[in-house]
Amino acid sequence: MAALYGRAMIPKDICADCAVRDRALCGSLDDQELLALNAIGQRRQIARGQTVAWAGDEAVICGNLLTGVLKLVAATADGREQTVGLLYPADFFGQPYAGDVGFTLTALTEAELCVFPRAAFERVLEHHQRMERLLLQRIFESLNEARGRMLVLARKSAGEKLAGFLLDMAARAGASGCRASRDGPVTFDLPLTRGQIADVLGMTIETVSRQLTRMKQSGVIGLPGGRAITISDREALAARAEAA
Amino acid sequence: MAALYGRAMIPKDICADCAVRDRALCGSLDDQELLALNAIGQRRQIARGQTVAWAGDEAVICGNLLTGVLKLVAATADGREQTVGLLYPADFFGQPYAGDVGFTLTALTEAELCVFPRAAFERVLEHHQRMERLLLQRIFESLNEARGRMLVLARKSAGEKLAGFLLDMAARAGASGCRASRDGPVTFDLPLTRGQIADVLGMTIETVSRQLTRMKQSGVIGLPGGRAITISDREALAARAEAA
DNA sequence: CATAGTCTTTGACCGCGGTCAATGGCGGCA
DNA sequence: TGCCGCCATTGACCGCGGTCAAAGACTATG
Repeated sequence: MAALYGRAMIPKDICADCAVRDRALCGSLDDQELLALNAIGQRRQIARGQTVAWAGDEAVICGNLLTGVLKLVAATADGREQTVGLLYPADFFGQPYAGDVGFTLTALTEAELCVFPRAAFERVLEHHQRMERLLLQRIFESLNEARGRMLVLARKSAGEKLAGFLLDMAARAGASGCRASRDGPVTFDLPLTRGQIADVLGMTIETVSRQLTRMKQSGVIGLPGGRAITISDREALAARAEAA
Repeated sequence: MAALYGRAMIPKDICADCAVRDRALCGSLDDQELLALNAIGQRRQIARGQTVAWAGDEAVICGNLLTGVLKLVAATADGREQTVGLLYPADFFGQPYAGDVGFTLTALTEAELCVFPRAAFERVLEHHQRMERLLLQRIFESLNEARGRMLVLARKSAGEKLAGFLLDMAARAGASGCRASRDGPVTFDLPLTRGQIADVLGMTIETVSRQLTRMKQSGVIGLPGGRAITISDREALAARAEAA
């Protein structure tokens, strides 16, 4: 296990002040059941760019993402990379009942995790069928999302991919901090660099940049600077996400 | 629900002569537990090209594939299609706890299904945690496979895609009917047309055909005619699956 | 404030693979 | 047996997006 962890903090009741208490898997547990999780869980602080688990290593942990954004990366033998998943707060990571880590898990931003030893977490699952069912539903959702993105990666043009991506990011940014989103211009910061966006969409950094410039010139979006994005014309952006 | 079904056959104990008895999810049940499934299961014969469930429809069934090959298809609003999964005998299909069908499920060959009403199957899952856990593990595997194919679709060249695909198909054909596979030439029939292969790999029918011709001219494979494929040089094929 | 490193933008070029089109092969069916 | 329809192959063309290269913007650091 080549992963590096930050220092662990184990307060008496780590769930009490959990940022995702009601949205994460654990939300299915009552206060008493949470104690069992408390006993095996640890919080970990992860720096931007740091890798939590490497593909191929033994799968020793799983857990919930509390804050920040993580990416799951697949790579070819000769180094080509594809981001196959993005994780946001309250998302579960890791694979119970698995031998090896399937995909490298890396922090795109500074992040905070709630980590469980995999074996211990499996034992908890066995005694909390409700949580296991919730996990099953989540994995089904992840599977549907992955399959949907197969369509995007294989069949959509660069412009369509990027338009769809920006709408996704806007929706996610809007979910927390909804600023009068009724069709007025919306501005938010992307948590990804151009290169990271390219990795997600199966493109190159140059194509991402060129497509953004084109959208800006069309007045569909604005680029105030830094990682900021302004969606000026949501309708037009949605049209571009579906246009042939 | 626009799906069409063949006539149902309900013998006294449909599991007794099940072709995938020990490999399917049900393999986790003992004989007594199987009776519960027997009560709600039906066999259905599906013709080549027939669709079992349409994306967007209410998810009313799930089950196991007994014989044949099915495909899961995602499509854009303007008709572009991508096959996001192939199902083989003993594979589970459908999504317990889901409202709608996520992806259109269609038969590539004549096929035989073991079908359960979704609601009834959920009730069985609730009383057989072992089976639910087995399902969880399968869905995790499907998720890993889907993510692996995201890498292929987004980052691999046409030649790499096709070489990898042929190796997959050879392994699957070899699994049942292993004909002295120790590096000698292997011949088998693809269950897919060129167009269907193109749908799976995110290419066009013409590119599939051209790449196959090129491999044939290089002596890596042979094309005896029809859907038959001969793998003459497995080493070379594996190299092409990874070459930049 | 100076500097170094990373991220971004933009241009020039080109090759892979998609599109359009025509021909060839094979099987099903009357 | 001959016809018809589907599938596969091959060629000509070209455009999207990748590659290579250089310059500009932003951020962190001493």
